[in-house]
Amino acid sequence: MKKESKLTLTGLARIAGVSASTASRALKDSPLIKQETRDKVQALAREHNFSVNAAASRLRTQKTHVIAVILNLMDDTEQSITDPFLLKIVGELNKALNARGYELLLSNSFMARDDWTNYFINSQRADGLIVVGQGKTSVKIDRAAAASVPLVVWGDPSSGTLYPIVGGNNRQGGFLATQHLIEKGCQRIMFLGDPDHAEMRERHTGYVEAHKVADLPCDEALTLGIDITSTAAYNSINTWIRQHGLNFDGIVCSSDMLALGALKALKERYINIPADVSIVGYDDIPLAELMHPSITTIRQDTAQAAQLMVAKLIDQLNGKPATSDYIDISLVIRRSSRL
Amino acid sequence: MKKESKLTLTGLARIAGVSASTASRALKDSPLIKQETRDKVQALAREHNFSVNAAASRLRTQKTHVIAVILNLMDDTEQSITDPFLLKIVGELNKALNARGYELLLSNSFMARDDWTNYFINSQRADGLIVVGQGKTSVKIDRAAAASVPLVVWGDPSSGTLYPIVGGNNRQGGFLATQHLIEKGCQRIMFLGDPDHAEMRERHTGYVEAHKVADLPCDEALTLGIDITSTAAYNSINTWIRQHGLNFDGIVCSSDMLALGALKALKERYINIPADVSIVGYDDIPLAELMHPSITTIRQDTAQAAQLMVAKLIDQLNGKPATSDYIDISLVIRRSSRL
DNA sequence: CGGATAAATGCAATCGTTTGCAAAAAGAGT
DNA sequence: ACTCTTTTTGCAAACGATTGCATTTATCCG
Repeated sequence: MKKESKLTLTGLARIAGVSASTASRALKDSPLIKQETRDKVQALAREHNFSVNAAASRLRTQKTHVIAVILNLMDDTEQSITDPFLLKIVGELNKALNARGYELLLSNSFMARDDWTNYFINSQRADGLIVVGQGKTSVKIDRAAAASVPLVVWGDPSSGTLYPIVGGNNRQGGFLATQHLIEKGCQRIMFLGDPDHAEMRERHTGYVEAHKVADLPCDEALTLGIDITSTAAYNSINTWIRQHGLNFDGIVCSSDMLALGALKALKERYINIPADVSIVGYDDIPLAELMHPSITTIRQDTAQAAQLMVAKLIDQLNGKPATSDYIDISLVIRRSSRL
Repeated sequence: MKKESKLTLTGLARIAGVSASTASRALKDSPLIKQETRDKVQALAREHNFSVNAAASRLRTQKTHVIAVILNLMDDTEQSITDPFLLKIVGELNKALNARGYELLLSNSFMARDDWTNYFINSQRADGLIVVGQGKTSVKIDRAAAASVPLVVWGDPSSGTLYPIVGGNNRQGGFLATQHLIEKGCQRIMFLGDPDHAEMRERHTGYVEAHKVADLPCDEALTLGIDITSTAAYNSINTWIRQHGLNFDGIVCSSDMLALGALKALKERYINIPADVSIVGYDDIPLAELMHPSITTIRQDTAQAAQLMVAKLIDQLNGKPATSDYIDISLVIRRSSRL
């Protein structure tokens, strides 16, 4: 049994007794080829473990069937790689892409420093981009969009942009979360989040609106602009209480990770949740349910999100335009806001 | 400003006034080319946003500079995609790969159903594989290794295999965790984990050994073979207590996720941790510290792991053999085991 | 200054598939 | 049997970068 150098399409064609072109067409079930021939070639391909050379195919067809997924985080910190929610989205994207015959090239925007168009598209590394997170600045995304790169972003769909954004209705989410706390009787509700992020900003707007609707004064000071990490939340709650005492009775967190940090800070001080302070998170990561108490949160349907993003991207690859869209969100009430 | 179809190497060469071959060499700083020419070509490349066509380059060089990372989970459930630890590893792998000029193709073993060699290597989609998780059966890995595919696995290095495995010393980890609890005075220590997984099995062996060393009887019944999900842990603790009452005073969990589930079950029953029951987890995911009480755990250095795996893989790509290796682990003592 | 060596560049083949178009084979109709 | 279609197949030219080898240009030295 000698080492067969590597089976190429031409080789397969030879052992099938047909030409390379016929073999190529047979493999993709082209109606140009007689059924019998197709079967024969495909059988031989399976038998000899043949599979098309992707590099050659891509070169010839000018399509890669690869989508680059970019985790668009703070450029410096790698905060988000620890956020289960974003990772969940990546996982779902992988599934959704594979289901449609695409592969996922994972990128953390280190290789492709700033010129995504160049690095991914011009170089024919990928056919399109999915950017997870709008980031604080959208300049990179804008540049890519300006170069008319097929592109979809996870973020806040209400931002008016050149490119389609998929995300929950963050304003509504913030509203629901806050309204829920108000209905539970909270009077002074804190907001934790980073106003530099479009999504968080919208959630905050919803938070303010809920106060307005309920005719409840909304103390500006209770809005804490912090990084979206659990440690930031933990620290800022601690600092706040040290400085002002416990002068709030509810917290709207713009992510579950923040809720976890806040929860820890409160529990360490033996503040009862939800009796003294009620908490609402955002995202519904698996941990939310596992905490003690379990955390009330705004669920975002990540599977739906991924499918939608992929669909919109493929539309663009086919020349159809795509628009921003909302995915479903819902309030999941758990122990952290219910006695 | 007319739409320039797409800048190719030949095009760049033309505007630089050199031949394609010279341009090619100039771009990769070949000493064959005069410094002056190199500079000129590189400058023009930057200026015109040129980047080499990866498909063509791969076809010609027979190298992709892509590594496929396969999350090797239970084929049916998608349990692991929710495990922060594995995702952390993927994130670190991405960094480590990029740092060495490789890209990461993420795969959940849906596309490449069973024939990895074929799908990734023969098709020239990737140069090598990194498999995260040994899974319950190693048949797929074995097959790939048998086909001498460059390959590294995250798992238990003590398994004698054809391919290099990187991982912590799980037996030692299990030992340390158990020893710690014994030193704290625990008498009846439960073990939570899935014996079908090589890693977990080793941890369990360490757990047994620690008992032996301390001359403490080790009740077989206290070993609960369960799926490594937090819900499984939660449920099995609940069931156990319902059936046997609280007849244990410590738990060694073979992952932090299990610890979270166990913790929740215990707290719901107002069992004091660590006074009544001490808990040790495994992995040191970020949440471990955030819990209340924070969770004592065995830390595995994921960054080191990723670098090691990548290094071993690249060695193989260069024809050098690579062997299994341990990464550092350490016991991180937190509240869940300390009064 | 001429010939020899060294440095710099260019030629042309190659990687493996795909696809428009031409050619061959098979069927149809008279 | 002999055109005329229709099916099937094969030819050959791309796709764009890389690289061994040949060729040109510059440098050196007696």
